[in-house]
Amino acid sequence: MEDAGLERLMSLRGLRRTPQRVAVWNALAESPGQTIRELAARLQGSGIGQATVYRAVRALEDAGLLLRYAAPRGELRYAAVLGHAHLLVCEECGSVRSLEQCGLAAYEDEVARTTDYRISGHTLVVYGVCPACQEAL
Amino acid sequence: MEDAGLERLMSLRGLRRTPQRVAVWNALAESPGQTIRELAARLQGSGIGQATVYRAVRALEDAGLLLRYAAPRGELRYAAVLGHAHLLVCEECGSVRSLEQCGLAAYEDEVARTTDYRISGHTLVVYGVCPACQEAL
DNA sequence: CCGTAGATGATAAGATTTATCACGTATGGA
DNA sequence: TCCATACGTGATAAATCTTATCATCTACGG
Repeated sequence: MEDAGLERLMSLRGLRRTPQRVAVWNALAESPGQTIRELAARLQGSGIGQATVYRAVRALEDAGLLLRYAAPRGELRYAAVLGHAHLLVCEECGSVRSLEQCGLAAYEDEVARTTDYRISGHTLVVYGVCPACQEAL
Repeated sequence: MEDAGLERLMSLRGLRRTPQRVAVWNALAESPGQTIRELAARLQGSGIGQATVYRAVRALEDAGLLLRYAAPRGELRYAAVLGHAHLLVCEECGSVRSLEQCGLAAYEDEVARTTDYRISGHTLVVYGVCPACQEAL
């Protein structure tokens, strides 16, 4: 697993590498696109308290190790990432995968030029229908 | 105001143009980047019930007339839009403006080609520091 | 191997969101 | 224009979700 990268990034950001935080990240790496309460329910079986899940998600997200996005039905969902990434969400089955490629540097430059903002980053979520769901339709 | 466009789009999507929904949209057009409870508090003075605010936001968003995005601190915030737009959020003062230009068609094509997803849309939020806050720093 | 700052678990407290239901009204057709 | 009705609203209760508290535990640097 890429735990090596995770561990390095956690210490880089000053986060203690606790079993609970690793479990939260792993759960979101295996099943991206969960809500916090789904995560909490799933991890309670491992003896992890729900308050800890909330805190771990907050900490990991602040460290840039989780991506949060606004899903349909007004939900906040999360996915594990190791660096900058975009999300590709299937509107039919709800599955999520991350896109490593990021072609937005030029766009950011253009925005910076036209708005005089100092750009620090962005979040992109692309919606569509995955191949499997296209077949099923 | 662009209520003409709003009214047209509401009927196009099968939404009744009630004063409450118009008030919600107008409040988010005047002050983009509010949470639902901020909206509800603000509109309660106009005699609009909080349940109605929740319902109106949901309806307007489903109709594509509001943009929802995941703000720092785990909050869901909203901004009024009339068509497709991106958001530019200032991380210092929290102000939000919309970007009309969208240079992501080529990127969507590339994602569609490499993933075999049928792409239907995207949400982009750009973070940075606005000119006023840059001065203040 | 120790000391300590920081993390966890359990539960209580607080806040947010939804459900319910009687009443009101926007909208299409006569 | 006026009516009928399907849809929306307001008030409040109920359900959910999130955070705070505090005693205990532990990851990590020395």
